[in-house]
Order: sequence, then C-alpha cells, then structure tokens
Amino acid sequence: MADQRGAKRRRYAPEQRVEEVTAAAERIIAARGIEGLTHRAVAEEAGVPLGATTYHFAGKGDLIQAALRRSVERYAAYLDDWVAQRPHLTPEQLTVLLADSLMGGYAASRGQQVTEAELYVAAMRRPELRPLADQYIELGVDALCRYVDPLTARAAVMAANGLSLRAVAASEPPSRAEVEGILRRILTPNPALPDTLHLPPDATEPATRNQSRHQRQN
Amino acid sequence: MADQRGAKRRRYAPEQRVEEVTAAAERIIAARGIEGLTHRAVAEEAGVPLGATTYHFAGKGDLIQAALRRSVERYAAYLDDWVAQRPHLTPEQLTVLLADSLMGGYAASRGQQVTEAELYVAAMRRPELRPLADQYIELGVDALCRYVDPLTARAAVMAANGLSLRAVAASEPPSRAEVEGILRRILTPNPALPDTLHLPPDATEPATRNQSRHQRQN
Amino acid sequence: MADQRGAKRRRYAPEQRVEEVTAAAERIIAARGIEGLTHRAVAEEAGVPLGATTYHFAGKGDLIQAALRRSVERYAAYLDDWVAQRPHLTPEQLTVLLADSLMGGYAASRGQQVTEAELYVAAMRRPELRPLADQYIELGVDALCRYVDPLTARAAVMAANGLSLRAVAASEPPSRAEVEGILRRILTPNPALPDTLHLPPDATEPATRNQSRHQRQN
Amino acid sequence: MADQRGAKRRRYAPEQRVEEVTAAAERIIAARGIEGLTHRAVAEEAGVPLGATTYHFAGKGDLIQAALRRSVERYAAYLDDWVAQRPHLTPEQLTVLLADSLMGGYAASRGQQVTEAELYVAAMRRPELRPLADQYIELGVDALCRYVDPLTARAAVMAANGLSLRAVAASEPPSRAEVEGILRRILTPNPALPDTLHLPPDATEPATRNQSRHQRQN
DNA sequence: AATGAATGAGCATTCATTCAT
DNA sequence: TATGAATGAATGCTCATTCAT
Repeated sequence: MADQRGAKRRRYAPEQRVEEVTAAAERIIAARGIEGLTHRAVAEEAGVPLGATTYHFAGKGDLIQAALRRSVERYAAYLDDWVAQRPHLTPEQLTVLLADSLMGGYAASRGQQVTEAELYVAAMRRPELRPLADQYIELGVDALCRYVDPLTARAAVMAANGLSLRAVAASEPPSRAEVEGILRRILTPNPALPDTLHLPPDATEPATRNQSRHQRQN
Repeated sequence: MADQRGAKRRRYAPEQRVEEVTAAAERIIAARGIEGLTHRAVAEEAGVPLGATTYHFAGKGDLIQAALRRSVERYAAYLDDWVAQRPHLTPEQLTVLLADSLMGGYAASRGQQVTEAELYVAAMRRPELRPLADQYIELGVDALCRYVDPLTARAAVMAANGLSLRAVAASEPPSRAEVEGILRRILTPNPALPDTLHLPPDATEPATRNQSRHQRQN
Repeated sequence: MADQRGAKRRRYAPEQRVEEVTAAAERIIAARGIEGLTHRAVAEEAGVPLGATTYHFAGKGDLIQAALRRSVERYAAYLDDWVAQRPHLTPEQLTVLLADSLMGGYAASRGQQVTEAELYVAAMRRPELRPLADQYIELGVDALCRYVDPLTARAAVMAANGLSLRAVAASEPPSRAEVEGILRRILTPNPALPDTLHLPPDATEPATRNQSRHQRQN
Repeated sequence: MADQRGAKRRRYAPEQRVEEVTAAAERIIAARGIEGLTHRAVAEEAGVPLGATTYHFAGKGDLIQAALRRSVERYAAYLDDWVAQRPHLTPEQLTVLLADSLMGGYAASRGQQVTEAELYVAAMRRPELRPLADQYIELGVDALCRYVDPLTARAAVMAANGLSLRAVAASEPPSRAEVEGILRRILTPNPALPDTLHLPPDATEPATRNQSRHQRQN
C-alpha cells in the first residue's frame, strides 16, 4: 500500500476527478444499466475512493444526469463529425450508410444504443432527464435534415429509434436487409406526397427550442 | 384460531391468487417502473399477504416476467379487437386512426406505453424477457400487415415505437399533427418503390417464429 | 457458528423480540445517550441481528419512542409501588425519603435520571416525544399530591427535576444535605401562604388531561 | 491569483474569525441542537470557509465547548445586568419578575433555554463540559442570593431549571399562573423554618469554587 | 399449502477529520 | 497561515429471500 502513495496522491485535479467518475458512471450504465449504477460500482470502475463519487455529485441523480449528458455530448460530436464528412448524400446513399451505422452499432457501439434506451426509460420517472432525451432526438433530426425534408427526417429518426431499441431488446437484432428496407421505405421521396407543409412550423419540439445543443441544464 | 382455518382457506383458488398478484405487479410497473417493483409493494397493491408474492413465483424475475407477459397478452387482445372492428382501411384512414390511437395513449393508456418501454430496457439485461419484446413488436407488425405490405408495416411499427418512447420520455409529447405527418409519410404507398419483395422472406423474426402468440415461456 | 443454530432459531416470539430490542435501546440511551443510539448498537446490545431492529420498528424515531415509553412505564410502576408502600407521610418524612430516593439515584439508578434528561432534550426536537415528557412530569406530581397540596407538589417536582439534572450534569452531584435542605424548604407547609387556591384549576397540564397514565400514543 | 493574496489575507483578525465561528456554533445549537451541529453547518452559518472551523478548533468537541462557554458568558452578563438594575426586591416582587423572565423566555429567548438544556445533557457524556454546567447553576444561585437566603436561592434555581426544561420539552409550556405560584411557594419566607444555617458551608459546589467565572478551561 | 417473521447484504448519504497546497 | 478537496467509516434504511410454523 505504501508504494501506491504516488498514485493515490494525485490529488487536486478536481475536474479530472469529476471526469473520471462521470466516464465510469457512463460505462456502468452501458454495462449494467441505471439499475446497476451504485456509488460503489462507479468508484470501483473509476478507481477512485467511494467518497469521491459522493463528494463531487450532490446525489445519485446528479451522477446519472452527468453520465447521460456526457453520452449526449459524445453523440452530438459523433453526428457532427459524421455529417461533416458526408456533405451530400442522395436518399439511397443515406439509406445505405444509415443502415450501416445502425448495424455497426449492434456490435461495435452497442453501449451507445443501450445508454440511449436507458435514458429514455429513466426520463419517464426523472423529469430532469427529459431535456437530455429531447436533445438525443433533436440531434438526430437535425443531422438528417441536412439530407432530407424535416418530416422525412423525423420519420426516419423515430424509426431508427425503434430499430435501435429492437436491436438491444429483441432476441435477435434486425437483419441488415430489414433495416435497409425500412429506411429506404421512409427515406425515398414519395411523389404521392407534397414536399412542403409537411409539418406546421410550431409542431417541432417547442420544449427545447430555446436551448442550444450543448447547453448545461441543471 | 384453529377453527378459523376453514374460513381462511380456500378463499381463493390458487390461480386467482396468481392472477391478482400478476395484475398488481403490472400496475406497479406502470406506476413506478421495474425499479419500483418490490415484493412488499406488489403484496400491498394486490391485497394479498407478502408470502403470496414469493410463494407463487420463484423470484422477482419471474414476477416481472409474468407481469410483462400479461401486458403483452392484453396488448394482443386489444390489437385483435382493434383489427376485427376495422376490417378494411385505406392508408390514409390507417394513418389517422393510428395517430389517434397513439395520441390517446399519451393521456389515457400511458401505462401501456410505459410498460412497453420498461419491457424493452429490462430485456436488455434479462434475456428471458426478449421473447416478450419480440412479441410486442411482432403483434404490431401482424396487425398492420392487414392493411399494408409487410415492409411498410415494419417501418410504421418501428416509427410508432419511437414515437411512443418519445411520448413518455420527452419534455413534451409529439403533437398530433407531427404524429399524423410521420405516419402518413410512412404509410402512404410510394410509387417510386416496388410493392413486392420488400423483404427477403427469411428476414422476419426467426427467433420467435416457432412460438405461438400466448405460449408460456418459463 | 453451526452450533449456535439452536439459539438462532428461537424465532417466532415476536413480542419477546420487540421487548428485547426495546430494552436494549433503553440501555443504550442510558449508557450512551440518544446520540449514541444506532441500529447496530442496539442489535449488538440485544444480541439480535441488525435486521431485527429495523424490522420491528418503522424507523429510528419509533425505536427511540418505544424505549423512552418503556422508561416512563417503569417509572410509573416504580412510583405506584413507592406510594403504595408509604400511604401516609408527613412533610418532613417525605423530605427525607425523597432526598434519599434522589440520592440513591445518583448511584444506583443513574440510568433513570440520564434517560429522563435525554427524553426532555429529545422532546425539544421531536414533538412526538412531548406526551412522554408530560407524563414524566405528571407522574411525579400525582405521586406527591398524595402527601401535599398540588402547588407544593408541582414546586417539589420541578425542583427535583432540576436536582436530578444537576446530579447527572454537574461536576459533582449535590450533597445529601443540600438536597434535603432544598426539599424541606419546599415541602414544609408555609403558614404565610394560604393552603387553597394555590393554582387556578385549569392551569394544570391541559395537554395531558385526557390521557390515562399508561395509554399508548402513536 | 497570486496578486490577490494581499486582499484575501488579513480580512479578519484570527480572534474575530474564532468569534464568528463560535457565535455561529451557538446559533446552530439553539436551532438544531448539538446533534445538528456539523462543521459544514457552522461554516455556512458563519460565512467562513469550512477549513476555518477545523483550523481554529482541535475538534468538534472544542467547538461545542466554545459555543457553550459563550452561552454561559452571555447568561452571566445578562444576570449581572438584571441584578444591577434591581438592587432591592421583596420576595413577592422577585416572584413576579422571575416568573416574567421565565415566561418571556418561553417565547422570546427560547434559544437560551434550549441551549442550557443541550448543555446539561451534553455534560453527561462530556466531562469537560461539566464546569460549564456548574457555572450555569451557580450563576443563578449567586444572583438570587442577592435577594433571598442561599437555600431558598438554590431551591428556586432548581425549580426554575425544572420549569425551563418543561417549557421547552412539554406539550405546552406551564402557564404564567403556575410558574408564579411555584416560585411564590418557594420564595416566600417560611416562618416555620429557621433562616440561618440552612446549608453547611462546605456543601456548595466545591468543584467550581476555585474557578473564576469567565476563566478559560481547555 | 400458505404465511409473514426474520435475516443480512447492500444501498445512498453524511461527516469529522486529514493534509496537500 | 489558511483552505477546501479528499477520504472512508459509519449511519438509517430497503429488500429479496429464506424458512419455521
């Protein structure tokens, strides 16, 4: 124990500590769910003393909120990057790439999808998490609006959420063919429908209108 | 005391007891989530002795499973009825009625949507619940397949799931106009896409294919 | 541990269990104060598992209340007995015996005096304990009213309370001579004062008037 | 940051800091009891950094002691003033004024009575507080000795302590009529008792005899 | 078969105290 | 000298589960 002093004494980097704990909480949520998030589990995962998890956060709720916000922020950064690298996409290209992204998630970033699902369910009981849920949805819509009309974007995001949920909750994830089929069905322009007036302008997320994307909400 | 035995016994057939407890567990999940489901809460809600909740169910997991299965079964009955009363619907009619059903849920049967969301998230950690999640999805698809092609049905169900989740998790539920718009965007036949071979026949839910709808799984 | 089974399995004597725990809580309060009363300390003192202290009492407050009520009840029984054995006493005899009783308490039943003091201070923050404090006072007054007029009785009880407090809180307990002197000063009839109308009849403890001595209050 | 040092330093003379903290601790004890006294609560109440409460006092016990000593000192000053303004009082006048003072306390300076009670109970477990308890008692006796013989003074102080305790701990404070009646019963000279040699001279508080009133004891 | 008393591991949280800065 | 970040033991309490009755 004496030889660990050097490691233990790495004190006085408060923001780093908070960051470590938040990241650990995020991993715990992805791995065991909010139900499995305990101060002890977070402390162990982060490699910090138990007290560190209660000292830096007022309560368990704050810890959950911080972890989920981190997740939203990473998702925002991921989408920004994704969109920036694909400035122009036809609906068919978008279909294929989106399906690929969703399918990739089934294996690689399952944690992201799990965390998103946990967020939605947690937000049902914890109103303070609802703005984060709003952001998760709005981020996806904003991204898709770069390629398709707003209504189609919303339809695609809702379906992508449903697919994501199914991917993590069902006995087997949907096949690539199904995902692609569903997304193509939604994203392909429909000549039978008018392009405009899809949505009344005030029908889109009034609750989060006055919040910038990464704004702290506490 | 001994002479009261006769009165105390046989008050309930065992199956009725199980039914009461299961129903109480379902209500608890809708009201407080799986997180809030405890043996004591269920016993109190059901008006049965504490022991009844542990005697008839092997553990908390079984109780959760039974409650969620009951929810699936009620959903199945609801859909059967809904479909039976509406033998023929145009896509536009389906759009309006489906939107109405979803919107009604935001107020009236919020419990159903909440329970469904709880099921999906619980199924992430409890593999034994996944067949129930499968069923929830498949029930919706089967119902919509009466009116539209299978791919469109799947697309609509995925979007409806996303909308449902948003309804219970977001700061504000989606407006009727938005819900209708999204569903119309998906359900309206798209002349630009072929009607047939939307999906390869083997891509649909292989995991639950050999399970009848109401089959017990334990 | 295996050989303790016999002892451990002495289950299903619920009232005895409650009694054991209550008695242990009383001893803890006398020995370490309410501040030192913890579920773990009580469990250890009673020789019962930790869960027994939280199972039989809704919360720490209830445990404290039960312990202090027990103390009041024992005090009531002690006074009943004391009075029954001394049907007639002159003021001088009462002075001597009361002083003896108080002095004896300084050594023998210090716990009683300590507990009484704990009760008074706890009642300042916990209104549910105030009826117990009322009873403690009223019991003493009722007992002394057998020998002297009500006002003298109240004066003597107030002074006895002060002496008792001093006995447990001061550097040194008051001497027997002082205690006797003070009590004699109060108990000896004062020819300069009228015997009657000492108190308006409604001025005496209206809060506890309608409570019998041992009544449960919860 | 370095250049702000000059501004930050010397904001307070150390003694003023100690004074602020002590005063805050006193207020906390009156408001929440010793049980509710924590370093953080005191620091917040005093408007000083948390470290100030641990830097200037060796431990929580010292902080409590300092706060209670402050209370004793204020009580001493109050009594000095009270006595100085009332050089001569008949027993009847003393009765009325003392009753008034006690009754006033039930509403106005309840904090004083609460603090005194906290002190007595704390002194049971913390021997270092006993001299303070001694002083509290002795101050009252000394004051009353200006007007009545020492034994009567002691009797009245003991009764006043009992009344004070009852005022803060019982369901209802004693009525003014009762307080006056009790004090009159005690303070009125009793022709049936000799005036002198009420107490042997060595029976009075030997433990604190050699301590001046305001002496530091640490 | 049915009950609920009993258990103890585990939980979130508080807090006096330490000590690097 | 003065601060407040950091620690971890300890607290009240919950609860799934066991099992004597």
